[in-house]
Amino acid sequence: MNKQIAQVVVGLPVDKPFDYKIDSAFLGNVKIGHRVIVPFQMKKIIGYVVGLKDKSSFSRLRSISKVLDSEPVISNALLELAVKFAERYCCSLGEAIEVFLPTNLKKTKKAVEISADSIFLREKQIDSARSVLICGKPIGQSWPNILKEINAAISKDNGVIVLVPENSKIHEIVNQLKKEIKKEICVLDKQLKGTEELKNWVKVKNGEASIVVGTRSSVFAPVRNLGLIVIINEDSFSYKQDQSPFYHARDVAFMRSKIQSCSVVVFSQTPTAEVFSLAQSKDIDLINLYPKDNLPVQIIDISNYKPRKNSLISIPLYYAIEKTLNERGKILLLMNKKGFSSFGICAKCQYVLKCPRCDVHLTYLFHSKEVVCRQCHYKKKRPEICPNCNSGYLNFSGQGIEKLESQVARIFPSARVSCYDTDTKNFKQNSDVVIATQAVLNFQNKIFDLTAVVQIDGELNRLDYRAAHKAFSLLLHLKNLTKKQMMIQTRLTENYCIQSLVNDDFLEFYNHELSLREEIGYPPFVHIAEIVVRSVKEDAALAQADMLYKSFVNCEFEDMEIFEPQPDRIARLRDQYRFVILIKAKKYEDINKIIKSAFKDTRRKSSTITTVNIDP
DNA sequence: AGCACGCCGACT
DNA sequence: GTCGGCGTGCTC
Repeated sequence: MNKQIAQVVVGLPVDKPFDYKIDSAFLGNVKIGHRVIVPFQMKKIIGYVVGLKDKSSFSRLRSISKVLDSEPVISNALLELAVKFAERYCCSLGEAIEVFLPTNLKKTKKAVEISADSIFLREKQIDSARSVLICGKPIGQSWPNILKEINAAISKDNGVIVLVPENSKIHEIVNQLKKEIKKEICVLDKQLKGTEELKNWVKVKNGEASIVVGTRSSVFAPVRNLGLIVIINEDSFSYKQDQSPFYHARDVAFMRSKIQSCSVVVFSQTPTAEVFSLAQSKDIDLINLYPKDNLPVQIIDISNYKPRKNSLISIPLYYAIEKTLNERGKILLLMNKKGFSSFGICAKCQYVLKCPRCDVHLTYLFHSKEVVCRQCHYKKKRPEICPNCNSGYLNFSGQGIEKLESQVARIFPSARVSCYDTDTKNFKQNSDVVIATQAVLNFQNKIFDLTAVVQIDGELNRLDYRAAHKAFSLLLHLKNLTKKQMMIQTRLTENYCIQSLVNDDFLEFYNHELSLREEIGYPPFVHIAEIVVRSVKEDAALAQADMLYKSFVNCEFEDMEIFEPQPDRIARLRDQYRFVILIKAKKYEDINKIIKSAFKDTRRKSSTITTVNIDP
C-alpha cells in the first residue's frame, strides 16, 4: 500500500518538515527527493519531499498541489549529505537542499525531464576508497599524478567531479582533460546563464556526462556512480562560500566521500594546514613531491640593513638588482599592495576620507581619480578639499607597487620596469624588472634570475590564523619562479615561514604551523563558529548579541569556549552595525546543538539579522 | 523568511 | 478616537 502522507521541507529557516496529504491522483508517484508545489499559508511554494508515512499527528492537513519533474531531483545519497550539511553549517534541511540545486530549479515551477535512476543503477565497485593529498609541486608537475587518479576512476566506469577555485580556470582544466580523456565533460558553474546551468545539470543527472568540471558548487553535482572528487588548488579561499550557508567545498567533498564511498584527491602546492593534518594522522594518503633545490634564499634584516631614506630597497638588494641588470637578467619584486592602495588625509585637520556607509577608509584609484569603498563599492570623484574642515587639501600618498615602481625607475633609469596586479590587463612580457602583488600566483614559469620580497611583514603580522599559510604559499611560489637567487627583506628574520623556506624544509612549516594551532586552539584542532548579529541600529544589534551570548553561556557544553560579543573587524558595513560572538568547540555537533538551543530560547529582535559562519 | 495578529504611542 | 510602529508566533 502506498504511503499517503509526504513530509515536505521548504527553503526557509524552519527545521522540521511539514506534512501534506497525497491525493489519490498522485498516489504512488511521489517519491523521496521529489520537487512538489504545496500550499503554504496564503501562497503556493516549491517544497521537497524528504519522507513518506501513513499517519500524521497534525489534524488539518493540506494536499500537495502538484508533483514537479518526472523523477526526484535529490538522490538518497545527496539527501543524506544535505542532512549532514544542515547540521554542520547550522541551516535548515530545506535551505541545504536549495544550495545543492541549480538556481533555476528553486524558482521555476516548470517540470524538468529526468530519467529514472534505476536504468543507471548498478553495483558500484566499492574498493577501499582512499583519499590522497598531492602537494609540494606546482600543478604542471603534479598533473600526471592527478591524471592517474582520474583515469583509475574512469576505468572503473565511475563518475568524476573536478573542482577548480575560479571559473576562469575551468577552461584550462577542461582542455587538459580533453587531451587525455575521451568521455563527455560537462561544466557546472553558478556563473553560467540560468538555463545553461540547468541544462548541464540535467545532463549530469541523466548520466549523459560522467565528468564534471566546475567551481565550488559543483561538489553537489548529481554525478552517477561517483568515484572521485578532485580539488585543484585546495588552499584557495574561493572554496569557501561567502554567504550563508558558509560552506567549504573541501569539507563537503570529504562529507560526501564518507556517504558515497568515493575518493577525494586534494591537490595544492601548499595545501591548507587543515588538510595536511589529515595526511599526518593517516586519514588520507600523502604524496609529497616537494623537491629540495638548493636555491639560495637570502634574508635581509632591514632593521640592520636600513634602506636609504624613504627607500623601499635595501642596499644588498640594490646591488643584487644592479648585478642582475648588468648580466641582462630578469628580476621580480614582490610587494603585496596594489598600486593605488592609499587613502586621502587632510593636510590641515588630519581627517581621513571614510565611506559614508561602512567603517573603513576609502581607497584612491590613481587612474580614474576616484575614491572607492572596497567593501560596498561606493565611489565618488576624488574631492580636492577636505569635506570635514572645508579648507585643507587632501593628500593621497601611494604606498603600493606604484611607489616601488617609481623608485626602481629612478634608481635604475635604463631598466624597463612594469607592474603586475589583478587589474593588469596587458602585461609587458619583456620587462627587466616586474613588480607584482600576490597576483604573481598566476605566473608559472621559472623565468626570473632574481626574485625579491620587498615587503612581507604585513602579511606575517596579520591576526588571521591563516595568514602564516598564505605568506608561506606566496614565498614558495616565488621561489619556484626563481632561477638563480631569492632575497627576502624583513624584520621578522626568525619567523618560521621564512626559516622553513631558507632551510628548504616543507614539512617544518606544517609541523610548526599545526603545533601552534593546537596550542592556541584553532582549526583543525577545534572548530570555530562566528555568530554575527547585524542591524542598522547599533543598540539593537548589541542588545541582541548580548542576549544570545547569555543564552550560549547558559547551555554551554564541555570542551567549549564562548567569547563575549565584540564589534566585528569592520564594525559597520553597508549601514549595518555588526557584533561578533565566537564559539570554539571540538565537535561540529556540539556547535550545532548549542546554537539551536540558544536560538530557540532567544527571541529575535526585529531589525536584527543573525548569521552563523563555521570555521570562517 | 514572510505574513498576520495584537498591543501601545502621537496624530488628522 | 485610529493609524502605524514593531514584537510575537506560525506556517502542514
